[in-house]
Amino acid sequence: MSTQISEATTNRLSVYLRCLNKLDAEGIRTVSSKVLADRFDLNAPQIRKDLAHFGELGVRGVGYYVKDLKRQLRQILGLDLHLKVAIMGAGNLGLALADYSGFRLEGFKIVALFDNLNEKIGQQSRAGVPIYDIKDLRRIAMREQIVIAVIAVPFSSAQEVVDKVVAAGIKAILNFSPEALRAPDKVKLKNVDLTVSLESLSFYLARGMGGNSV
Amino acid sequence: MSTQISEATTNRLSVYLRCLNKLDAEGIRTVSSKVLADRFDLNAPQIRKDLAHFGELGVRGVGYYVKDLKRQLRQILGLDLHLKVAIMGAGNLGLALADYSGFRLEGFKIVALFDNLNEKIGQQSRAGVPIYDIKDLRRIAMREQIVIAVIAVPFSSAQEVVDKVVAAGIKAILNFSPEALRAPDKVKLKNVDLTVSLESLSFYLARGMGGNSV
DNA sequence: TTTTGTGAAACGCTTCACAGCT
DNA sequence: AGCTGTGAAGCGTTTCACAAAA
Repeated sequence: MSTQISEATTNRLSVYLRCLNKLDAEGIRTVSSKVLADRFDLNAPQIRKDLAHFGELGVRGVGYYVKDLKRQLRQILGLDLHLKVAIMGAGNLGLALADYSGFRLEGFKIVALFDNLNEKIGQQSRAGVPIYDIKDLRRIAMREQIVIAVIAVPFSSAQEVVDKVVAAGIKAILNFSPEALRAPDKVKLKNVDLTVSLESLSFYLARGMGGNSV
Repeated sequence: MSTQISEATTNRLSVYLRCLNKLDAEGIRTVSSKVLADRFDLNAPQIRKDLAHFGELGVRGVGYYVKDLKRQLRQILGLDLHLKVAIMGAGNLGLALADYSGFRLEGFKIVALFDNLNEKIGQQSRAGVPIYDIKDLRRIAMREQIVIAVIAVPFSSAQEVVDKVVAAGIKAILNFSPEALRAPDKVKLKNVDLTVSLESLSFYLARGMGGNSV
C-alpha cells in the first residue's frame, strides 16, 4: 500500500473495471483471476498483483465478488467523486469530445467548453455543454469545481492554454495536442498524441512486423 | 538491429522527429544528444541508445546533422510511404479526426470516412474527405490502398467494424473506442482510450498525488 | 480443493561510464 | 577536446511458484 502505483497498473485497473461491468451486466456473481484473464485476454497473476496493492479484495478458493470488486475499483479510481471536466477548445475535436457517447464517462461530468472566438462563446454543444470565454476560465473553474482540463486546441496555442489552466487551479490535464507541454509537477499531465500513435503504427507497417498490443 | 524495437522507443522516435522539425525550422544545423535533451526535456543517453538501433546516425565529436537525422527518422518511421488512412465512423469524433489540423499528419493521408447511415453516405467532411458506405470498405480500401483504419464508432459496434476492417485487408488499427477489441496477430492494434486516460488522472487526483508524466 | 496473495526469479528497459571515432 | 555508440550495472515491472486461507 505504501509503494507508488505505476501508470501501467492504474490503466489496467480501468480495464478491469470495464470487464467487471460486462460480467455484472450478464449477471455473473463471482469471477476468478483465471476466468477474467481467459475471457478478456488478460494476465491472471498480474490481475492479482495489481489488486493486492489495495488490500485483500478477493476470497481464497472463490475468486472475486463481481459487484464488490466493481465498487472497490470505482472507489480506488475516484469515480465516486464525480469529477468535473472542462474541454479547452470548442473546435471540431473539442465539440466531438464533449458529446461523444461512445466514451463511457461513468464518474465524470463534462461541464464546460472554453474558446476565445466571440461567435462561439454563449453557444453550446449539441448535447448542451455551454461554451464560455476562456477569459472566464478561472471564475468558472472555481464555480463549477472543475479539476480536469482536456486540451483540444491547435498546437500553436496549447502551451498558452495550459498555463491558463494551471493558473486557474486545475489539477489534471489530458492533452490531445501534438506538443510537448510543460506544467508544474503538482499538476498531473497525460498526453494522447495521434501523431505519435499513427507514426508508431507506420513504423511497424514499414518494418513488415505483425503483433497485437495496447 | 536484430532486436525488437519497443513501443516506448518508437513513440520516442516520433517525439525526436518533432523536435528536429523545430530545430530545422530555426535553421539549426547540428545538435548533440545533450542539447536536444536539455532543450526538450529528454534524456541524452536514451536518445543515443534509441538512435543507435538504426545504425551510426551521428558523428562523434559533432553530434547529429539535423536535416540528415530528420530524413532518417522519417524513413525509419515509414513516413515516406505516405500511408493512406481511413476513419471508420462519420460521427462527431470521426469527422473531427478527419479534419483536425492540430494533428501534424505529415506522412499520412486521410482518404476516406466510412459510415452506415444513408444520409451521410455520399457527403464529405468540411475539409473534403468523402464518406463512403461501410459496405464498400473492401473495394475502396483496395482501390485507395488504405493500410490504417481509425475506429471512431460507438463502442457497441466497434468489434463488428474491426472485423470488417480486418476482412478488408487493412493491416493496422488505431482504436478510439473504449472497448477491448480483438484482431488477429498479424494486424497491429493500438488503443487510445479516453476513459482509461481520464480514470488514470482521476486515480491520481483521488490519492492527492502530484507528478508529471507522459 | 480451489484460488488468492506474495516473496523470489526473470525479464526488459533505462541509466551509466567509458572506449572509440572525428 | 568533444560527442557518439555500447557493454555493463541498476532498476522497475512482470512472471512464476507456492504458502496460506476458505
